[in-house]
Amino acid sequence: MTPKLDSTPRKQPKQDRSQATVEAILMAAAHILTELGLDSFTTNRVAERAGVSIGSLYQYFPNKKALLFALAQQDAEKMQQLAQEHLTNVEHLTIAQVVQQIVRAAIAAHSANPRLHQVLHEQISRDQVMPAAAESQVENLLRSFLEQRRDQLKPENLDLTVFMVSRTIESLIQRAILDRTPWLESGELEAEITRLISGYLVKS
Amino acid sequence: MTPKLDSTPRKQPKQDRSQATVEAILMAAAHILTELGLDSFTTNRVAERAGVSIGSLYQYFPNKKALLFALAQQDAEKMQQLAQEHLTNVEHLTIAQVVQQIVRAAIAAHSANPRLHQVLHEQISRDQVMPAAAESQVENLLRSFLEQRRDQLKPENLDLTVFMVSRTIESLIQRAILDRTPWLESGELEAEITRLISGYLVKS
DNA sequence: CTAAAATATGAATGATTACTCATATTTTAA
DNA sequence: TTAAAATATGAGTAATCATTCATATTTTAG
Repeated sequence: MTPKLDSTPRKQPKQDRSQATVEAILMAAAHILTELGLDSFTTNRVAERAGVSIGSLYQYFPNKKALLFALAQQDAEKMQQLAQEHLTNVEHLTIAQVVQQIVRAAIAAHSANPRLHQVLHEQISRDQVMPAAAESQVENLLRSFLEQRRDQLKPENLDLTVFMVSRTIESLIQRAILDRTPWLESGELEAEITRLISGYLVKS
Repeated sequence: MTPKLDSTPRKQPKQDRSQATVEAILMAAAHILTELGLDSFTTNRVAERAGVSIGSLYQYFPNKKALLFALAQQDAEKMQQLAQEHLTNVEHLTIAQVVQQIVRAAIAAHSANPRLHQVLHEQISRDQVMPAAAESQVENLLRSFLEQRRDQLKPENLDLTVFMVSRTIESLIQRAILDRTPWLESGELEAEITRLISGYLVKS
């Protein structure tokens, strides 16, 4: 008897019609979150933007939180996928080169929809119910890479290292994007983060 | 005719009595924000906790945002003060030693009331009206230190360097505190951040 | 002592919003 | 063809909350 979470989908859409409804709702939700912000994110507004009655929304999402949950899942999947792509066939590269790959991938991932990503992130840290899966998945990729190169690494504590690296990259990029710094476009940021992390990781 | 901000205090408390009221309100506000979170942060609840009528609250704060504004100002002052204390009489130290001082100060600053600090931080990035003064003040201290040691530094772009250093330290500490990692207590975090930043800054 | 100024009160207002439910329409499958 | 299942509708409900205002109490100053 697994107690179902509040945010469990209310019912599975079976027909094409309802599938389209769910997609429209999710798109509208993302749009309102990014364009109008969390304060304007009301279930009625989402339904309206989706061109769907408020009742229909509640057919598939038992409450507002479930909507955010669903968006977070989508976001996590995209992140995970991007990380995968950039972290395969990497055996022949130096650590510094791989770090550059990672930084580049992270910039790409965050550039896609930074505001949505940020809002979801804040909700995750507020709500225990949300999937921190997004990070932990990506962090697992990082961890396995670091394990493979363990002999070339300066830090001893692998968990701490994963924390330092992932958190540093994530926050620098996130902030740079939201602040619209020029260092993103110019490539300076990528270079500096790469140097910061490489110097920290590699045995001198 | 400077258009007054919404968050301008409604009236200045002149008597001791009203001074006490304002302080009680601010204390209650901080308490509710940290203990119950932003969702439970209602003006009526703050007034109740302060032992004051809702009307009195609105005598001194024209709206809810003004309350957050006032808290943010208090917080900024404390941060600024702590940074000052830890960054004086530093001329005879190496860069690595100073970085350690900074990291230690930052840990102390954030440990004081991490949740309050985080909530205010999030509001600042959401609202344009809020004082980003907190960071910029501390960043100025950092900038002037880096300027003094410019010849020993590897990075060329000072603004970018300030961004990298302040943002990295801030986010690593914030996250470590909120995640309750054991690396804080053990001192490992302080050592690792210091190494990360020092390696990045100092000419090899 | 007294009137004006400062301060405090809290019920009431109006607006917002998450969510429900009774009913209507559409699709499926037999 | 038809009944059941799936899907859609949106006015309505109840709760919450920021803010106001008319009134009451306290303090100050002359």
